[in-house]
Amino acid sequence: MDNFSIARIFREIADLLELKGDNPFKIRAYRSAADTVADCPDSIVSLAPEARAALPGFGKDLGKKLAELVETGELAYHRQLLTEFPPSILDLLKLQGVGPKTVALLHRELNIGSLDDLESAARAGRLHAIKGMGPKKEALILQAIDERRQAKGRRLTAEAHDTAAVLVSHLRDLALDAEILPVGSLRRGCDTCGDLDILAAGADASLMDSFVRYPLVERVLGRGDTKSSVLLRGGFQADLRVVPADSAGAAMQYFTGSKAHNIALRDRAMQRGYKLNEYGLFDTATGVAVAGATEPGVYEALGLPWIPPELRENRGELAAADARALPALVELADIRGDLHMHTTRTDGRADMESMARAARALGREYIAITEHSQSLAMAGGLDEHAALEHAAAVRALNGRIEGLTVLAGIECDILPDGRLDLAGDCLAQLDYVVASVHSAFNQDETAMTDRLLKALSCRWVDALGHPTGRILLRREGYAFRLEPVATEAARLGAALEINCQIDRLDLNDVNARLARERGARIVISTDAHAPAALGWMRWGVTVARRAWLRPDDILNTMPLESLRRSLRRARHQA
DNA sequence: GCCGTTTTCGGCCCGACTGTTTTCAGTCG
Repeated sequence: MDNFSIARIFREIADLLELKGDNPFKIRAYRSAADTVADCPDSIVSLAPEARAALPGFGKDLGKKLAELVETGELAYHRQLLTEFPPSILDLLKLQGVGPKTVALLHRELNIGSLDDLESAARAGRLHAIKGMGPKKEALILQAIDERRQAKGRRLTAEAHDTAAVLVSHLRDLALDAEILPVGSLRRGCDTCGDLDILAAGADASLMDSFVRYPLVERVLGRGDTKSSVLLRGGFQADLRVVPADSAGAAMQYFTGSKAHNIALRDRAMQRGYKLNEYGLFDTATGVAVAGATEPGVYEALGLPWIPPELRENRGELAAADARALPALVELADIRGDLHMHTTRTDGRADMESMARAARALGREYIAITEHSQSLAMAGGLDEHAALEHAAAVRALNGRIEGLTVLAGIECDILPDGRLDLAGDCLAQLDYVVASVHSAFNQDETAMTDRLLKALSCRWVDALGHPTGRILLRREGYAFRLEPVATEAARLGAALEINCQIDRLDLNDVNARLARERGARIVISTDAHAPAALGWMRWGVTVARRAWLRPDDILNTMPLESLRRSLRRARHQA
């Protein structure tokens, strides 16, 4: 049973308990358990029982339930709750403006148990017969069903970033003295965003009018003096919060989240006799503001250094900050090279020289051109002969672009049995080899783990490309155990990639952190197929920061000569 | 249901907006 399925069951229990109106803190315990499982980089099933029992947020009861799930693949408590409601009722909770109380009411009064039930009842005008429901609510529910049906939801962060940038710049033009910035999951650098949170500190209330009249607004979900929500064209929700200028720091902290980080921080405030909200940090006894104008000021008043937004997930950052042990995170400016990209020789859209010049313009000191290998026929992958020709062509480019060294590389397929797609004596003649899985994704966990371990055992492999194979919002990664793969990569001196393609970001934050903890080096690579995509390096760096990585953890922060020595050394060790 | 340098019991984050209310419950973040 995979972590995702275990987490889903805990989430469903939380939803069902909410419908029953159960204790909110019990519900929170199940939600937090689900998050812990989903974020756990190791397969829960493979953990020793003691390690499972030590997971944060798992006490006696949840520990027993987790053990039952691991041992039997089922949970009696979950099954029993599902007898009280039809499973399809959980879909109703995802509707905008519909929460557990409403769903429970609809089920009790009208026996509504699915989206279809709800829609026909609303269309027949049966909803506003219930006490507490009026015609407006009925209309809103119909609208929410309609929007839900159009499958709208999370966006890639890189896309959300672009949407936010235009909106923020529009608002800044209208409120020149205000501090306006995106907060929420976008500021934390999560890989996808459910909505856009924008903060305006010190802005006039009239900014709200401009916000709800923004040309790309499709529907206004709510409008107040300090908070408004709109649905942008295309179905993406944006929220604007306005606070006084002297609350700017507290509001930035509050609205950046994450929720778990904020709850933990607030707990710390409470223990010290303070109350923390979006307007400031206040002495509980006197009500006097202690901090709030700046974000570092809020953390400082709580006895902490400022914590970078990427770390605010309640994954140990508060303890590390308290111990003055936060890592000095890698920055985009630390990146010297880009070791994974394609050109028109295979499936890229620009030639070698265009890619090289674009990389140089971004400040890169070295790049590797890593074309596909033969088994990726669709992309025009190279066989041994073509790979050597490619290497010669790449090296001929050196000296033509001031300040840039071009390495001859290959992205070599890992065949289903773990062998590499090109012969060893060919790979040996290239400067850099990234090995990737592009086929047979459906192998079971053991087979895929063995496959990756076998690929690593080839002494010419310098890195594993997009190690989990996930595509954001489209497919989960293939099943395999990262822990032994990372441990073996560390032993052999091979790197694991953070692939910067905006719908991959693979490894993700949790996995990259685990890989580093197991001693593996990380390489951040764009896998660019066009010059513009070389700029996606920033998204990979964001993932690395969320993984707590420092410049020394990253292969391509090294100067070229150190990199060469490091690769060579890695090969001699193998 | 979890958790403990106040605690093995009694806490557990907090405020804004909407609709149907005549003082507030539900939802959201």
